[in-house]
Amino acid sequence: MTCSAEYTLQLRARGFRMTSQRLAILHVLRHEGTHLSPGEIYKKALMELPGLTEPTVYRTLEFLAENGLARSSHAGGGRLTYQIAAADHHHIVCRVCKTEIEVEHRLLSSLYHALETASGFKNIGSHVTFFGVCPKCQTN
Amino acid sequence: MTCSAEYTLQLRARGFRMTSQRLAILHVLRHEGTHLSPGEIYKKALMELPGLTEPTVYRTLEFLAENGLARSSHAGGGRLTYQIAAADHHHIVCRVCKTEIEVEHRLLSSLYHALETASGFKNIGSHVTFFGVCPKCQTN
DNA sequence: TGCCTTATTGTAAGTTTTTGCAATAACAAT
DNA sequence: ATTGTTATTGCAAAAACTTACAATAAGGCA
Ligand SMILES: [Mn+2]
Ligand SMILES: [Mn+2]
Ligand SMILES: [Zn+2]
Ligand SMILES: [Zn+2]
Repeated sequence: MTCSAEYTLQLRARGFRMTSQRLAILHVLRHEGTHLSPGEIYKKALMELPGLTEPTVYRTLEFLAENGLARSSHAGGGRLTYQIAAADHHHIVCRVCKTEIEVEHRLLSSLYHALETASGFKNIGSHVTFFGVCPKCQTN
Repeated sequence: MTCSAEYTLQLRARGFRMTSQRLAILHVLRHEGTHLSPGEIYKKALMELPGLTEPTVYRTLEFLAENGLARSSHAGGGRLTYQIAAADHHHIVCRVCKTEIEVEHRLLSSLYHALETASGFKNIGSHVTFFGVCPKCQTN
């Protein structure tokens, strides 16, 4: 089964519909892999699907994130970016030089458990961005 | 010494200037205590300082956050909110009902240590927003 | 006090993101 | 295949946020 058929079934199971707009955006996210801004996603998806509009891109990205097919992050500054949902991970961004690294969720999972125990919340999600000072900028 | 004089000295020490705009915004943040959007802050500060403009509010909030006098967060949805800098803390927001609780930084200090050891980054900052499902929504 | 440097602000315009609503199209049922 | 229901989209406008640059004013110094 193709991966787009997978996505379609996942949405149908929740009572949602697959559309050409959602497929085009998912295709862009899968193809790029990295975090992308809504504007970048719009430009790329527009080439696959002429007539696609910006409000649809914004709504679709939020929808995909809510339904676990995409992840959103505030990596850079205040602006949201999106990427396809894959292995659980987090980010650390250097406050000085803006370098960004990924951290596997596995490294923090026991501490997430502690957080869940202490707070009573369950199913606390990954893909958090932390800010710190990178090794290179510590020496300068 | 008044707290505004404290703020003034903190800025001067870094080569920055205290202005009526910064004082008005700091006063609003101190008075409210909670997270506020730039628009809310603008409306309140405008009453204290007629003539204040929105671009100044956005720039000032970013400036105050960079210099440790305010904290920014993405608590709600995609939008940034700000609050006065005080005790280190984090937030957990319920994905279902949007209820938000505060978590003392102390609870996460071992997570932060693990993160600093694993990544090599130092001085990783607090005030992170986690998303999960609150106790009440777990039962429903 | 009065001047000088330059950090900071206001203005005006641009860009990004959101919203309400009518038109469209997915897909379940016939 | 045709139809009906309604989730989803496009459109148009509004709201939120950013930018470039000239005007202003904070605060160091004579
Ligand atoms: Mn990521
Ligand atoms: Mn907070
Ligand atoms: Zn760095
Ligand atoms: Zn809840």
